[in-house]
Amino acid sequence: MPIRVAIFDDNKNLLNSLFHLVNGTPGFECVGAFPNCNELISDIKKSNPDVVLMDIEMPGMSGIEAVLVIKEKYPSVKVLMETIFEDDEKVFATICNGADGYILKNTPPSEILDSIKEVYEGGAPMTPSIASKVLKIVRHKSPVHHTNEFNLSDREKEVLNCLVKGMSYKLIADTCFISIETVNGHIKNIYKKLQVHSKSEAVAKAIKRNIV
Amino acid sequence: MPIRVAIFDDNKNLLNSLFHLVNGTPGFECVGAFPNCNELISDIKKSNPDVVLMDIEMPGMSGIEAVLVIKEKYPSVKVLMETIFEDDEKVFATICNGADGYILKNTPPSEILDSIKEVYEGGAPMTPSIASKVLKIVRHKSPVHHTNEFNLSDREKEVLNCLVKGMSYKLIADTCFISIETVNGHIKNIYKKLQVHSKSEAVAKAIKRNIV
DNA sequence: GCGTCAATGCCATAAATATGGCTATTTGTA
DNA sequence: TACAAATAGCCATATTTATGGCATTGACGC
Repeated sequence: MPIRVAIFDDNKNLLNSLFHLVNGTPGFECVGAFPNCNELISDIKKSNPDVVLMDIEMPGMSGIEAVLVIKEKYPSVKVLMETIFEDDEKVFATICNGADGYILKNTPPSEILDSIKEVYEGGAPMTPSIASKVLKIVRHKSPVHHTNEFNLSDREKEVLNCLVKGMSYKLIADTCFISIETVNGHIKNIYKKLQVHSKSEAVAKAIKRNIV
Repeated sequence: MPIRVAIFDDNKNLLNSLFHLVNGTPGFECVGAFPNCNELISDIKKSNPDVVLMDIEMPGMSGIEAVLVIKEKYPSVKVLMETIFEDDEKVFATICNGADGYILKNTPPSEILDSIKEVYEGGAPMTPSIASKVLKIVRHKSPVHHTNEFNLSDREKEVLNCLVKGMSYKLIADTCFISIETVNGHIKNIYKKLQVHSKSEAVAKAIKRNIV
């Protein structure tokens, strides 16, 4: 059974080329070619695609919004984004909205077909430069775990975790089954090790340094 | 000029195969093949590679730690990870530590060479299943910003941000050029809106709900 | 066996925080 | 214009925290 592909692109020429590329290749079938997302949901419903090839830059509803709408209504439909720009923020927003793959428009036809196939099979095809950006985003969003850069003992880590949850001394004491004075003692040591002087500073540092 | 590749893998057979694969291909040169990371830095220094092909699972220093060490000392060296497992946490940790690419061990030889080339050229080659995981991680790590689910005023958001940084009332007052009493007033309102009763609770909630 | 350290606990006190109540100015809007 | 909301401010007080010092117990290493 061929892979059912729906294409959204406001460039009529490109839309046409893609239509013929997909339809002219065994194993692929273009079930819809649309110049905008004005009738997005009904277009998807009628054409019933496995994969949507979506241009990011479109008048009216952009591809970024469109992918969100599609994924909300039809989460099993794979969405492969196509763009001419590789703007960090756009890449990020698009991925968060649920795009399954991300290729540049200058990608050669054979690789476009490969990408459609890959996304259909559960992969996440990305142009190399996009893939690099994505890794950069991952790193940026979540710094390294220096789990023990401050040499906290197990109990201290446990108490620190309680602090991060916003708990008071008394609540921590009850949770850990120790006296409030002991909690106080542990917190003294935590403060010394983290070089801070208040709960909220400790919480802030714990989160920033990913100790939690 | 060929791409200089150093290989780290505790499986001697595989290490040997990779060595011959790389060395036997025009455009590539294997400048080092090491069975562990015990002499990591000096190995890198001596062999001076463009790309390091690093096995994740190794006795002693694991590939996950190794990539961190390499990237700290030699940030321009590209590191391509090789693994048999595709464990979410490992993938994530490895990328955070600075890996530039991530392929599975069952990748065919020609694609390994392609990946080395791609990583050398600044791309981020990933096995399809890994790429999917990475997108999932991006989505998971960056939930939607509910910036105003609590209806905080601008000033309140500003003060809340100060709290998240671990600042005391006095410091906030100085930073925002208002009196300590006013800070106190804003914090009262923040607590009411967030439904909390302490700084650390507010900080915890602000971070959890992505208000910051 | 001795020293170190994590974990537990108590006391005391100064400082910071939480909470209520109350006032005033400005700004945008019904 | 009148009202709501944001901003800024003061006073008072009960709680909570931060910090010091000090003691006991059990593990672990030497």
